[in-house]
Amino acid sequence: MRTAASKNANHAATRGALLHAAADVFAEVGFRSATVRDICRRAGANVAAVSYHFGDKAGLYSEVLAEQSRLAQSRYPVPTGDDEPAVQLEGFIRSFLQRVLSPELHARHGRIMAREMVEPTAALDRLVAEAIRPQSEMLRVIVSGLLGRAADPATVRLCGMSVVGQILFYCHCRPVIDRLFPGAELDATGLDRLTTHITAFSLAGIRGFGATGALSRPGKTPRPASSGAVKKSSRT
Amino acid sequence: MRTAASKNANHAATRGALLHAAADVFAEVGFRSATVRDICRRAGANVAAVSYHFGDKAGLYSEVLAEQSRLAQSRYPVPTGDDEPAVQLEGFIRSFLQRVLSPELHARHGRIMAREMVEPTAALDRLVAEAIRPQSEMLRVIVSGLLGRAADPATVRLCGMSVVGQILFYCHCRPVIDRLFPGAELDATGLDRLTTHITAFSLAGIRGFGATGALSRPGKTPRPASSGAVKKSSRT
DNA sequence: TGACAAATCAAACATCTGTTTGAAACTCCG
DNA sequence: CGGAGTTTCAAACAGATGTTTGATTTGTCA
Repeated sequence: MRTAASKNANHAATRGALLHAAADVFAEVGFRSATVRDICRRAGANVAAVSYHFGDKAGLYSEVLAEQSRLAQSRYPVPTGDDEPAVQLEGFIRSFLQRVLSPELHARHGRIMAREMVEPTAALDRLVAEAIRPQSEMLRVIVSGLLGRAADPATVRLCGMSVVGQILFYCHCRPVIDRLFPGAELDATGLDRLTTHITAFSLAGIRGFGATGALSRPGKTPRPASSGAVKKSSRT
Repeated sequence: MRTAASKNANHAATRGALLHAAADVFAEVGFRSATVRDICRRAGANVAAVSYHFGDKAGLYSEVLAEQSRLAQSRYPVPTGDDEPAVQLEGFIRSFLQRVLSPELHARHGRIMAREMVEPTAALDRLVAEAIRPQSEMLRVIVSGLLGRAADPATVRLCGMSVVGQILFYCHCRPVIDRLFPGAELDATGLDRLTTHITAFSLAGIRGFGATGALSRPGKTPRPASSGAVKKSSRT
């Protein structure tokens, strides 16, 4: 058991190669259609390597999911700060878009997440607990700041979903979008344009809910000053 | 070929049973994971029935996709009329939500479509041409009416995607939503609440773009305030 | 070096999959 | 009735897939 020092070099090497290859394959064809033979061939490893290192195919997938989530989170973290809610919202939207659509990550992280949401595996619970719920809470705080402290929690939740829905649409429906509007690439400037649009659309949409009683001009300061702006909205 | 009268009775019976069972199975586990044995067992047919009636598994899937699309379209058609754009938008959103989320259709139509978008098969091209593109065009006209004739086509497209993204989010990310906010059912009243929210959010979002440069003053666009679709005081 | 455990490997295993086949069953009409 | 055409069926086929196995290699340390 003295392997911690040097033996692990080889161990970690093929283990890493498997994780790397598996991320590609899972992203390309999904968990069910992916074959351990394909993964091992790409990793330059033997077919039995998956069983040896991860127990079984599901164990490998679970590790890939967790690693991709951490990787995306560290690559494009949500900026934190004391900015006004509108700026925070733009930061949230930008980092989210980059995580699921930036060319370097969309091939893996974005696709894998989209598949996992549509066709959940046993690994989804862990993903929600470790990655998705914290994000959801961040967004809740931001939207809450935009709507005012007294905002109805149900309205806050609905507005948050409206924001996330706009973002994920470009990730989940990419094949359809490409067919409907061919030629609309999503490179860096495309992502920037998307960020600008979704932010503006969402700010106007959210402020529309706060503007019932007291009106709020789509100007600069989204201060929750008129906190009494929310009233008889829907109860959940 | 005298079979048109009576022989087709049996023919159509098992063919229909296969389509019915296949829709369930494809919706539950997806095209790849679905097995013709499972489908045939549920349909009370022999394993060879799929090959005989549809050529192969892919042919059956293609038929299911087309039939579900027609069925959903006829069950919840987009209301047409000369209403003002805001009312048209609400009608579009309501029928769309019902098509993909209403309990009777979500188990089949909604799930199947979500899978097809994330993991396209050869049948997607036909689906886009026959069902999705017409919808996209309808939405384009509506959004165009809200933004004004002189609106930038790119802006119209982005706003349309923002609307559709909000809708499809509840269909594509259902497993995640159920885990994040358990207990939020999507029955008839839930769908109504969703329609109200997404309509209000989108109207505010779209109109925010009209106010950016020159005021949006299209000749035919009625006054926003008079739109009955915008009331957020609607009963929940 | 030489034993010892970790890691890799080729081969096999057991199961499941879509599809085919050739015969049997059924329906109809002359 | 009887035969022709259609539909169903049990069985088999061919290939792929996840996993296991038992031997073999590799790297380390006493």
